[in-house]
Amino acid sequence: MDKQLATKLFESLASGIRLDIFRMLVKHAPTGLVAGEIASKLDLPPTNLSFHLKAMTHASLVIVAQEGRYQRYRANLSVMQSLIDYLTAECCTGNPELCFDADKAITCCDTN
Amino acid sequence: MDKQLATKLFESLASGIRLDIFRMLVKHAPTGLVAGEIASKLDLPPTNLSFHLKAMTHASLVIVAQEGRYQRYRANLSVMQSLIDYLTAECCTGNPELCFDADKAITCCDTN
DNA sequence: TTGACTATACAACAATACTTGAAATATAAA
DNA sequence: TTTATATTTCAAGTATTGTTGTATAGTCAA
Repeated sequence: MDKQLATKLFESLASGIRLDIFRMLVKHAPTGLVAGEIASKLDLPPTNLSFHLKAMTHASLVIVAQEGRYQRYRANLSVMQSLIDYLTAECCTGNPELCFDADKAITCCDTN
Repeated sequence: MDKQLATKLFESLASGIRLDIFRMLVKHAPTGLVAGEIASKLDLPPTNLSFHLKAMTHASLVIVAQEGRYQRYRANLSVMQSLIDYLTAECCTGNPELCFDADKAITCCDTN
């Protein structure tokens, strides 16, 4: 997880709509949902949904697969896990006692 | 941690500059840094830094305290911990097997 | 092949965020 | 009290992001 990817992921999560989309996809993991299902559940115009899904896909926050004429979207849980790890590492730098388990090995880099 | 706060925090982290500021403050926890130190370390015009610090403060990502004519900024590690918990809970919904292993080693960041 | 359906691409516009210099505020030092 | 320092506020402009309707490209079903 480098800074550039982290920034892109935070951008992806920094919108109420996109956060709703992601949470809905997590809730429906590992099946995912097709675009139309998301649009109707969130009551969004399809072009607007498509705009947000494109951004999320480009950030690798979600994964898309074609199914006939449908596009099925799934939450990318592993990249989310990496983001949590990144955030934990950042949060813990120099302050391990404030973070998760004290016995967890944390060896962080210098952040420049 | 409600959705609104989470969104605000993600917004705060969704900029290279603000992420740099936050990581620098984490690195200097619990002492923190005064605004001028941050500005010179990141080579930012003071007005621009002030803009970002204000946003981060408003999102409760950082905490500010006056010290004479200086403003000392500190990372709000507890809200960051709450955000990590929120993200973990969201990520894990229905998929606990994909999330934290108790004995997982944390692999740390690349610079940038 | 035709017609219906799903979703995206494009274009125009609206809204929001970012950057900067000048001015203001507040504290400290001389 | 006067001057210097630290930081923020304000105003203006630039840049980016978000929203919407229309048009387009695929896919399916008859």
